[in-house]
Amino acid sequence: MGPGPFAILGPLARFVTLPRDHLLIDEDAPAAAVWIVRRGVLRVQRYGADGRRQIMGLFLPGEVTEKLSTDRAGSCVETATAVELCRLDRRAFAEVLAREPGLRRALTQQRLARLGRMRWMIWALGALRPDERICAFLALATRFLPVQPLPDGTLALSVSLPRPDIADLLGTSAETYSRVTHRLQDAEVIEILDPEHFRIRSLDALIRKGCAEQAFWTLPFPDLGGAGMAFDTVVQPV
Amino acid sequence: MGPGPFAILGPLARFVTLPRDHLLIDEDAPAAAVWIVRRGVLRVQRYGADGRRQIMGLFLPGEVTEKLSTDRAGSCVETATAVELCRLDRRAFAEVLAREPGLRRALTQQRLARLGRMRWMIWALGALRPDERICAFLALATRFLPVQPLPDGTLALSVSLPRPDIADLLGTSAETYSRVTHRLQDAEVIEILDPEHFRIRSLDALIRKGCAEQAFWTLPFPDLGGAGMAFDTVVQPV
DNA sequence: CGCGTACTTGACGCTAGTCAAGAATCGTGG
DNA sequence: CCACGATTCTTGACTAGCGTCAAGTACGCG
Repeated sequence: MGPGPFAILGPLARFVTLPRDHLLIDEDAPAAAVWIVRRGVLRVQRYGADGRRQIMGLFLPGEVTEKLSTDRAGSCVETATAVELCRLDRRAFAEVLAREPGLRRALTQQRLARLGRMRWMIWALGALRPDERICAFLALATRFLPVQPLPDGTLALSVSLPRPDIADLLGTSAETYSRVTHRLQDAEVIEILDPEHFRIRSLDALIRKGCAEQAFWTLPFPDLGGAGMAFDTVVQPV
Repeated sequence: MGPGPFAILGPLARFVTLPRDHLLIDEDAPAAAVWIVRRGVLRVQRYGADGRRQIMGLFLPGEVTEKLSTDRAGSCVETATAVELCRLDRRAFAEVLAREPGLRRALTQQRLARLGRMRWMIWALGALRPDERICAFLALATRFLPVQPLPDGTLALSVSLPRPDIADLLGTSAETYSRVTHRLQDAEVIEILDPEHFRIRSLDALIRKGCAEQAFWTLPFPDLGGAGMAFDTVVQPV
């Protein structure tokens, strides 16, 4: 994250690392703690009436977990990747919040950002087909997941979310995600370095296919303070 | 409509009857007139980027045409059935509106109702499959289209909208609508008296299949003041 | 009585989900 | 250091749903 508005929480914070698929905030518990994401991704999920899991949104690095009032009951927050978090007592957080107008402002900003993304998801779910949603997701991912410019000018994108999570986020299946990415590779739009890493050969094509012109430029995402950090071990040797 | 809040407009009103598929309010003209629906149905439509028509909502008997600010540009209002309307000069309407708080209240009520229905449509379009949407539509239609109780206790429903309009409203095709209604007849949920008239044998089954429990009871529709009037010529002889 | 319109029905193809069987990768223990 | 198992991703086969096209059928109107 670098020194952002949350740096002031330093003395109060307790740092934690957790593996993925770890339950953070339960369905209906009022959540005794507040978590700040430093690294990795959290997912907000619930199970639909048909037993199918829906991922309703993500918490990205720099963001603070919060139950929005728009989240219907029955949703919980889990880690979607290995994460590095910062735990704050709910009460302590509320106190700092009351003292620091800058923090309150930043938090409001975040809420707005999450609502914006949620609105886009709802639209995309209704208006786009699965393959288009996947294209849009990859395009937008360059704005909120770690990227690294490659020597040839193209972009390396690190999608560390597991397949089933991406599928449930986009309302499709892991198989379809796999098929579509490989089809995109055949069309020379992307290149699959390994299951989690793609070289984006034509961001434009992704944006076009995903009808994401608008969204790409206007959707609010947290700053990628430590952009590229996920590449330390993986893409460097390329 | 019977004597509702709009009766006071009597002296200003000019009554008109129009055939169906008649353009009432053009895409971007500021609309010099306001129309009150007395009988029949108007449709708000626009053409999507792919050339496919979408019907975004209906104006039902008792309602006043208005461009909601949420209607994106490019939408127009046409008659979906033969209609009986009441035309009012925009200016005259505005003046009466300013004088009559009751009218303003009624209008606000209507806007709320239309927004509610639109929200439901958006949800249904995203969450339900075509056949489920058709079931929900038939169930809800008993709340806003002419119905008549039959001697045996079941309900006769008059759906005077043409097939393509229903299809474009529900985001499906006329063929699918036809197939689904006939399938419902085989399942003894409804009985098709003629293409526009159905006997509802199990409203419950329709509501269940359309996941419309909630919507059926809470969605706001205008009062069916003249319920049954469309049956004068058709169902009476049964 | 014939024509036009609206609805129905059948045939066909595409999309995408599900199931199941491979392939690749990683971590663990011998 | 290698082998084994567990996990994750990929791939193929199959199927349901639904849209489209086209050919029928019914009905009303001149």
